[in-house]
Amino acid sequence: MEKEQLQHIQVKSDSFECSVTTDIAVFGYVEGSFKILLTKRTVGDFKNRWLLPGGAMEDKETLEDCAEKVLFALTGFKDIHFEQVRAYSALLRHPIKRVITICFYALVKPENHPLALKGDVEEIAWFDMDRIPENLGFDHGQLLRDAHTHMKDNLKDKLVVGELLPQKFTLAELQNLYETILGTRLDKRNFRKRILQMDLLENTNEKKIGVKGGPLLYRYKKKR
Amino acid sequence: MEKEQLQHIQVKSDSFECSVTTDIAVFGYVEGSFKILLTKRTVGDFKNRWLLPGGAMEDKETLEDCAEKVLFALTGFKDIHFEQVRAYSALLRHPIKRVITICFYALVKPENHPLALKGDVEEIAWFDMDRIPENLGFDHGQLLRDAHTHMKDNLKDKLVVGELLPQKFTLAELQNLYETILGTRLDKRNFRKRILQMDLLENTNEKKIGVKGGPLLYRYKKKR
DNA sequence: CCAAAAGTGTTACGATTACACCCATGT
DNA sequence: ACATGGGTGTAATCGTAACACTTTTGG
Repeated sequence: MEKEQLQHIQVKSDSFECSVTTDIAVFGYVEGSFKILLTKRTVGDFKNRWLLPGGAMEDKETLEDCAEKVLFALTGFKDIHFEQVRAYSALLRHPIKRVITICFYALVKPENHPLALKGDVEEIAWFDMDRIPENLGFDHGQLLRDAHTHMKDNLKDKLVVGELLPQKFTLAELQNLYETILGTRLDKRNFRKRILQMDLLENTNEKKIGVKGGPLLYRYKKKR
Repeated sequence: MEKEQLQHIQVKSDSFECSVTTDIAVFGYVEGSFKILLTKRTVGDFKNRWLLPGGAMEDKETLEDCAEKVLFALTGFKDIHFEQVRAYSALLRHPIKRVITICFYALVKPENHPLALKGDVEEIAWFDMDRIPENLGFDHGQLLRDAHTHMKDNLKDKLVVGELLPQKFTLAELQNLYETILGTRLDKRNFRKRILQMDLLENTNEKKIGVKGGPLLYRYKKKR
């Protein structure tokens, strides 16, 4: 008689409850090289493997809140822009218990965030994107690959650069960032045309001092 | 002293556990019109609102398993192709308890799947995509919009058409499907060029009978 | 005043769009 | 036989990519 539990079980209270975590691919952009933040921790099955930073979602927080919390704990930085990548739920992705994770990515400037060992973190370090350690713990190798392609796509057609640049920046700085992240060389004139056509930046009419040529500074337009 | 619970709480067992559901935007393609499957159920806060079909994830199943299970329960169809859209975790998205949901979409042919009322489903029906009821329950209006744009993107550059076509189909049938889903009219010659260039289809050298002109049948190439 | 970086326009190319007729088959 | 839908190529257009010199500023 109680065979009717197939739809809309959302409302039932006897349903299975599951640990939920977020894992974050924190990409770092350092003048010409592109990095990923990894940690090793002191406990658990993947003690000796590098991992994406991650943490459990708690009672009164959204996944985004959780990602923020984790990232703040590690880097001390707030108000970072996150993008959701996707959810992972393979049964054995965690060796001990059932855990699903939602992967996010963020873009930061490492120089702004001295790393500190906190909590059960034993080591934390930036790795060059083309020298990523093999065999990340859990399924984090997969998460990282997915986050990376997702991030590149977003960059190309949505100009999502997170907090990688100061509020006012030159087009050359922006182009540099693109080239580093995409790993390609771009034509200066075509790049400027393309970016300015998107109509997302505005000229501040200020010049950046201390650099030859006196480049103009741009900023993001206020959103309407 | 126990302040160090910020990272890698995945391994802790005292962490918060959360109800997890999947909701599925099941899009239906019926010769020239494009539909979405919605249900009303007999219980709960959103008794009188239309909802995407959804259900709770259980102990020994992945999110994908769960989506399959739910869809099977509703339509009796198996081996449908799913695509993940994203996760939703707003604190008050469910009025009674904390529930996060992962949204998927699927593409089916309604004609293959007579609808039946099962479980706590009171009504189930296909709605024309341009006559969607207002005020879906929970945040399902949002999920549906997101799933729809996601699905159109996938269609355009990945040729993801799920199980909407028979194994062997004519290019006209495929074009028809595109036009219905994207809501635009396409040029026959350009369409054929574009599709065949993708190099995902192969000619079976059979002709479809019963239709004038004797169109060739195509099928998906074996994946390499 | 010299070196370094900023800034700017035009042409060439490839990709996409528009467009019309003949052929095969079912009735 | 005729009506319906299948199948095919070319020219025009648009967006993207290639390319080099002058101007500004710091040292």
